[in-house]
Amino acid sequence: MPNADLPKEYLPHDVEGRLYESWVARGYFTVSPEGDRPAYTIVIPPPNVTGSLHMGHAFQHTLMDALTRRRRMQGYESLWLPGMDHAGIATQNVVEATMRSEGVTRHDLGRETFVERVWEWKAEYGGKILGQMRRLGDGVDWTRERFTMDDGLSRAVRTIFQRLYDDGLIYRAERIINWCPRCMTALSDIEVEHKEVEGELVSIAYGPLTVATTRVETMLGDTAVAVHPEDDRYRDLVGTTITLPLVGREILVVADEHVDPEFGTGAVKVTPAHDPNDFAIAQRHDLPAVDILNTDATLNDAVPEPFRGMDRFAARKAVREALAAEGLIVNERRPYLHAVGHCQRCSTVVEPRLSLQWFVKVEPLAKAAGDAVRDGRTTFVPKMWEKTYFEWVDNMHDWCISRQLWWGHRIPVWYCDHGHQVCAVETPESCPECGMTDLRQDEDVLDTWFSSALWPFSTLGWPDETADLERFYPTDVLLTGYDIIFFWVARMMMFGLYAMPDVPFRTVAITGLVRDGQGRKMSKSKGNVIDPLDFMERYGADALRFALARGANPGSDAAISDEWVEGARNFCNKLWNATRFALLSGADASAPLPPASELTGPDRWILSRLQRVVAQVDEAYEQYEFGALAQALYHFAWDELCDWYVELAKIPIAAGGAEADRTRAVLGHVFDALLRLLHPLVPFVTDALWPTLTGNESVVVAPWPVVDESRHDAAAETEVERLQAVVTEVRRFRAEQQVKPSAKLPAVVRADETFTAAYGTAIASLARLDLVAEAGEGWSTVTASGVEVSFDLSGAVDIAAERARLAKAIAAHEAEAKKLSGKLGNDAFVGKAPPAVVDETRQRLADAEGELARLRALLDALPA
RNA sequence: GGGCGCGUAGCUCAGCGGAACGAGCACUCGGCUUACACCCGAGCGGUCGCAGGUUCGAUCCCUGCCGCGCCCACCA
Repeated sequence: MPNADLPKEYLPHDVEGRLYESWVARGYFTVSPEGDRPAYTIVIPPPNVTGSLHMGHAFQHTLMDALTRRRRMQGYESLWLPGMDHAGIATQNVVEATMRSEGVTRHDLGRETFVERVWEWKAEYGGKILGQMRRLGDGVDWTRERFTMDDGLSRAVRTIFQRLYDDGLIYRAERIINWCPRCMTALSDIEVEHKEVEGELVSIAYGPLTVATTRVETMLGDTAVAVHPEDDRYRDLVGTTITLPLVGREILVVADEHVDPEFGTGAVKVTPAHDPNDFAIAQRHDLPAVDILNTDATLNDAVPEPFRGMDRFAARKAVREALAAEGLIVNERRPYLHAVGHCQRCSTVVEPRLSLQWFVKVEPLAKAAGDAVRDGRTTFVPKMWEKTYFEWVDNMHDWCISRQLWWGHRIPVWYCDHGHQVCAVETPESCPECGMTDLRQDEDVLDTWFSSALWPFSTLGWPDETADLERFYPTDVLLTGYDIIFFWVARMMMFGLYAMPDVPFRTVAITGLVRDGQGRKMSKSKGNVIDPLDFMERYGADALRFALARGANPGSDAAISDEWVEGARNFCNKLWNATRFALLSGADASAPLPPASELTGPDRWILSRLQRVVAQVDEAYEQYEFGALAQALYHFAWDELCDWYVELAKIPIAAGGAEADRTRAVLGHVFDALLRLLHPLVPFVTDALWPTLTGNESVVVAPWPVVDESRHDAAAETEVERLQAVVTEVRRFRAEQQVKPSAKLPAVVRADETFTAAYGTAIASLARLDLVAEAGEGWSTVTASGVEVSFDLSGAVDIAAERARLAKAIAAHEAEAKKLSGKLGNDAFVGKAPPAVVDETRQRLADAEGELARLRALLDALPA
């Protein structure tokens, strides 16, 4: 017999840690490539080593955990693979910052020592989030934990690099790239955030021409002025030179299609080393490029005194003043709102800068990545996000992958003194071209996202042909935020399709952001960031998980607040106590479920409802409608099971006998199923209860409920709905008449005989009535769904209140009837609407009229 | 400059061509009913942003406004 000795309150802290460790110890989350169960795979979006659990993680982890737990229960070999990302710039910045407080820079240490320091740092502080994941209950396979800088994953990085290199899809070139003068590295386009900034558009006289710019200092690097070839105003000037102010350099006037003659003066200054368009113009016209910046964005020796060595912003001012002094500023101060690029990691204004970097030639890869979604090999949920994905994949520029950092995967290319370069997976002994042994490896490391792009297969052992890879690739779902579609999703698609025979994942489930209770984005500056650990501390992990799941609508943002988590906590407690009641009542989950013919209406009703919920939940899981499935379960558990069935079940159980046993079996069955259905969302409470209820080891490995069609019972559902309607009606009447809730009123229930026989007692019990043989003189009557209940208020009725109640009800029904008859009087409606809709409308009108007649009679019968 | 999304009860959000079934929270009233006061019962609360159009019928489709939010962007 189950042990029913449970505390009155669910105490999360007493069970969570213990349960989690037991799950891991029993190996529930550890998968095997052997066996013939179907595989289900999700790889975790690897959090940064520097990171700690925030609400977004808690949110996504809850959903991924629910998905994998459900599949596990369904009999899949369900793998949720955990791991972390080395997060190049982010981590290097963090470690450098800690060193700065000791007054040490990375250059003081040298490359090798610095990298060692980062590893040490990682060992000590990194991966805090992994411990927090245990707290949340994440059912990940810890035996398969990965890190992007692991030996295996690093080899995967070098391997794909080499393949791309050999295929001509990776190249090294001088291009305009985004340079962060603080991080002192190149950045890819998407690592640059554009922000609207108030600048000044300065117009400068260049001899006979006027040009404009917001970055005045760049004029020091100008090597031409461009005009449109068809522009008659300047036709004569093309091919001539003008003298660059302040610098004295003679610069050419060129004609180029890129120039819009309608815009501004129609003349553009050309700074090939600091503007991508200008660089393109320079290439077309074979113009020189003059780089005017040092790596820290001070001006270099290519510029004349006094600007040499100045910071770019100081120079901006100084150059403007110098030009003004020569009377070359054409316009008055003109404020100009424009988008300026900032470093995603440190918010420093980035500079476009000509630089020798490594690039991925993106076009063929992006094409394949787009096609895989276009032809449905991978689908997005919700579909809407595919547009965003296409927009990017179809308009992508080559990807700058080299970073002037020390923390990361070093570019697997070596150079010899003869100018040869060799790309290899393992460090080469000598130059294959000249045999020289003194090779130098490229100094740069790869963009962090380069290794992340391999994650779905590098974590499974690629480039080796491992059993895991065979079994678990392609992964089933990638669940991630929309903020990361470009950085990660698209690139995994590109590399996955390049390196593997199939897409990296079949479904991309896009989640929204987690916002605060007012729907505001959480941010440190607003001070509204809520720590998930704080919620877990106060309400338990399940409460947080359930609250998050309940707010999760595909692709849209979710709000979280104390109220939500508190509500979810209450739900967990409700579950606890309801199960406790079931146990106290002797619910028997192992007893065979009696055939429907032996069961009472309420028993058949709850079993029928259960089938519907199972179906609803399954459907919602397929659509990633977590909010809907959480809601369905909440409603079933609380509003149907607890508020009605449990109350109804008390009657036969109190009576005892064979019927009591049958009800106990139903009670056991329903709670067993409910706990299993809820387990993926709230793993702790359910596993704290389920073994006690069923005598089995753990709900983690319990089978997922399946719909039993034979338990659908429309008749029982209709009957119980009638019961609910009439009970509610009586309760409402009692409340309006201010009858004491504890008072048991003598009453008579009238309906068709089978219904009264089956439900009379139950109605009386739930509505607190005392059934008597016959109604007395002057008793009040309420009706709902064709069930009449008359009861004796012994003169306690407030006639005025009753009159008001009836008048109100009559008015409501009159309005309803009028509306419906108007609709039915409309030939167009009757003629064109589907017959079922018309019939339904007729029926509603008939009902309303019947009820109206009854109410009027009651009103007339009232004493004056 | 392009693209996307949102505006439904006091709040956060469901619903998206046939009665606004709306949900949670909040609020009001009444209750220690032997699982639970982290509870039970009853109730209040919405011209579904505005204006047109399509339709027998629109919160739901179309158009245009207004107000928010997000993403992308090499027009000086």
